[in-house]
Amino acid sequence: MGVMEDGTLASARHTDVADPAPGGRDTTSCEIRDLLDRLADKWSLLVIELLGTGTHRFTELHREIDEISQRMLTLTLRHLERDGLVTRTVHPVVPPRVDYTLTDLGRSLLVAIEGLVWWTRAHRDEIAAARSGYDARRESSA
Amino acid sequence: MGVMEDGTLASARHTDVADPAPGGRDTTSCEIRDLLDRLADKWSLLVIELLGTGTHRFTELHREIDEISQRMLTLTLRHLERDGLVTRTVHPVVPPRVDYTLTDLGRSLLVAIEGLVWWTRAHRDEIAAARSGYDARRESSA
DNA sequence: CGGCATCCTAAGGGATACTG
DNA sequence: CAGTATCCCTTAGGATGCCG
Repeated sequence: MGVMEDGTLASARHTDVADPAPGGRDTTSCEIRDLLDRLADKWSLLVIELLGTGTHRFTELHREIDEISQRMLTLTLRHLERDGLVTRTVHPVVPPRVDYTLTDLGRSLLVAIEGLVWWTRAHRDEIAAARSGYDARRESSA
Repeated sequence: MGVMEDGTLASARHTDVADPAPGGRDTTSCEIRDLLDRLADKWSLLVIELLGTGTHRFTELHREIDEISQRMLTLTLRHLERDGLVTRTVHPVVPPRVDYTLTDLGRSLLVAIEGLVWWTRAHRDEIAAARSGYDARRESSA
């Protein structure tokens, strides 16, 4: 979100001046919205996680994710670059070589993300169980 | 994303048996995908965060988010319920009263999420700066 | 190699109306 | 009150082709 199809970048489409009722809770909502708008797309976290390993060039990332389309990889990287999470370095050689690295900011985010990854890993089974339980209950009342 | 329009629930549409090259990294990718598929939609995190405060009934949640449509709130709650993150309690009274609460699993997730919220809060300014910097650079080369 | 630009579809999600 | 059902539009994002 933020990167437009035409290549321009939306600065602030959904009014940043929201929060008509300034209460602690509303502020948090706003922060979460920001967060989601930044990372809740299909690929950002994946790319960040990969770059956590170190510098990668475009094609490497593309190979390592490979379900991603070239277009979306580009878009995602631009997005992350804009937010100051990754650095894009173009080497003036032929054939061109472009490296992507996490910035300090990006690395700090990675730490927070790892928490969630850890959680997922730890509770994967519980979730699977909850799901099949739910589905079973639904099916029986069909 | 899991919840279909017709009310049924997709059990496993994007093949869960992926990971053709079993390496530590691919597994992580898979976990992140799971994670994203679960809460990277527009509202889940927001609802979880709200329920972190305690039990809420449907209308309360609707009022507190209020940009959300009734439809999406329902869908989101069903989704979270299915994953075992929230409990839905129907009180047999008229007018009906339905309470939503975080399960233990949900609360444990909340902790992980808070880490991200904290990160967002802490780095909000840096991101804003990075953005305007990026946009400015773009504009100057127009 | 590392991209844009274009086209096009499928999914997400809002608005509205109806119901127990 | 707490939903469901329907309609419809907007967006994400895949496929493909061209370019420095």
